[in-house]
Amino acid sequence: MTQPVPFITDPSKQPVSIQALKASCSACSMHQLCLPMGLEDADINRLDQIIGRRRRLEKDERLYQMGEPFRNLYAVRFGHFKTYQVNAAGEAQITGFQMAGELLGMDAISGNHHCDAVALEDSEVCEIPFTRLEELFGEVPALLRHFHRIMSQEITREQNVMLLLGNMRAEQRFAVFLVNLSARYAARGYSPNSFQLRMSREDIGNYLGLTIESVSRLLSRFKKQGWIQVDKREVTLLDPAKLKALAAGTDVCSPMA
Amino acid sequence: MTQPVPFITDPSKQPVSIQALKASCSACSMHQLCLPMGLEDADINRLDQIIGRRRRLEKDERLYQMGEPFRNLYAVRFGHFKTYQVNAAGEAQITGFQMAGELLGMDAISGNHHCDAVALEDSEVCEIPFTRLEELFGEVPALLRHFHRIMSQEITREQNVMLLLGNMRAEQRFAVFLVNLSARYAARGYSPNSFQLRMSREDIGNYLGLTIESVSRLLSRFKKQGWIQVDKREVTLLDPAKLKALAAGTDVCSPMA
DNA sequence: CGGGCCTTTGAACACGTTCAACCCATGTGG
DNA sequence: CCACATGGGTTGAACGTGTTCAAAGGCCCG
Repeated sequence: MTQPVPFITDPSKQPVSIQALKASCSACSMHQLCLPMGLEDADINRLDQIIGRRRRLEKDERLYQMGEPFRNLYAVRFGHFKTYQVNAAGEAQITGFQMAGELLGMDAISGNHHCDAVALEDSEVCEIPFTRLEELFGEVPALLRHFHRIMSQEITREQNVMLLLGNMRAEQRFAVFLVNLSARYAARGYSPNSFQLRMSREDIGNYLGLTIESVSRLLSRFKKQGWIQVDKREVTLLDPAKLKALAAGTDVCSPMA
Repeated sequence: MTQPVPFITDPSKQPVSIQALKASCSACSMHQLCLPMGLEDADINRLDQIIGRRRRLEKDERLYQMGEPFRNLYAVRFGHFKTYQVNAAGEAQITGFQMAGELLGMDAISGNHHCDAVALEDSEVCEIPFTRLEELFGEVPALLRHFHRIMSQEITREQNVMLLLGNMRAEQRFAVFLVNLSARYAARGYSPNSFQLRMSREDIGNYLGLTIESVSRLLSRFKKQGWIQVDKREVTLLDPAKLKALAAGTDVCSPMA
């Protein structure tokens, strides 16, 4: 199983000190994917100065909650999160799963949080005080530009989920889900074809607009077709090309039967 | 019928000149909702300096297209737009309907456009060159802060659509749709209970993840229940409270029958 | 070994779709 | 002026995908 590599301080540049207890972007394995992406070393250091404490969360612990005032963005260091929205009637919708290097809390900049974020496993985040980040925007234009790209990409990601929920049949939704996870693990240097589902069947179903039973049936059927291998939460993609074709909708979508 | 009021130049402050041919935020009836919201007069003027030409589009004309390089954001002056995404298989999903004072193109900041924007009727937008806007961010922090709020709200809006598409039955989706339009027209000074649907039944259905037939049946049923009045695209909400309850999910959702 | 939770599987059901016909307003050409 | 075509919308009936309800299986942890 591929666990995200733990944070390692580089002792040559970061002698044991107060600073070492905080996050260090330059030493973080995710800095090529995360907020500091593309920044010069000097600017990364300035970003390091404002990063708040790291915060550990255990499985099922909540990072923030709907209605809470907005103070920080969070960058996932390791572990996985889910974010979900709840409406007046108590119906919940998972709006995304976040992994290392991804940013949490962008929906809250308007004032307070509009969804909950919960750790799917023992995880760690970097706290990024937003007012200090705003100050830094004025001094490091590259950072601001990249921040805008990240928010923009989040908008696009959500539009893709809308496409999934509005237009795709169960089989295609599930293929999209698997292919998307695969690509994100690949971008982090993990195997694209073998990974662990960090979320429960219920979470998957909720995210995809399906019931837990449907998810279970889809897993069984994909397995029977020889497209994947499943053992509990461990998944192996046996026919990634087929799955990509299903996800793209270029391959026909057979009924659930 | 309530048509958005056309733009009126204040001749005392804006003598006929080159400047008058461009958009003027301070004179625009939407400036309390749009990008300049909350800015001081002096800062609004600075924003005015960078706004590009106004651009008129007729019904069904396209403002931008997937894949095009990103140059401008667009603020709707009057009229209505739809944005939609198309995937590899040609399936389309309308991701939103935009009206006066709303911003278009935020999904494109990452590099190029990820969806198409099309006018639903004769409309006009202000072109906002993004590189110039970025320059202004450094000088007008309030503008930057408000821009972040707008992007954040867009993320939240989309999360609400995900909730709608993932968890709600047809009746509730449709109630949410009507109540949402109602609120947005109210915020613009129009009647909250009587307005014209600027989009076709097909567009509504696509947006809500339903077929055109289902939309038609929902309209008929809501009419029969006495909740609304419908004549072609003209809609009147007769029982807004009931519709809000349906939308919130606090009221039960009867089957389509 | 027992209890609880998550998952799987089966069977009946229902919501919304699909297919089809029809309506109605508008526009066009003979 | 009427005949006809066109596109958007409505309505009906049959169908099917995914849900709901129910029961059983498997795993973890006490």
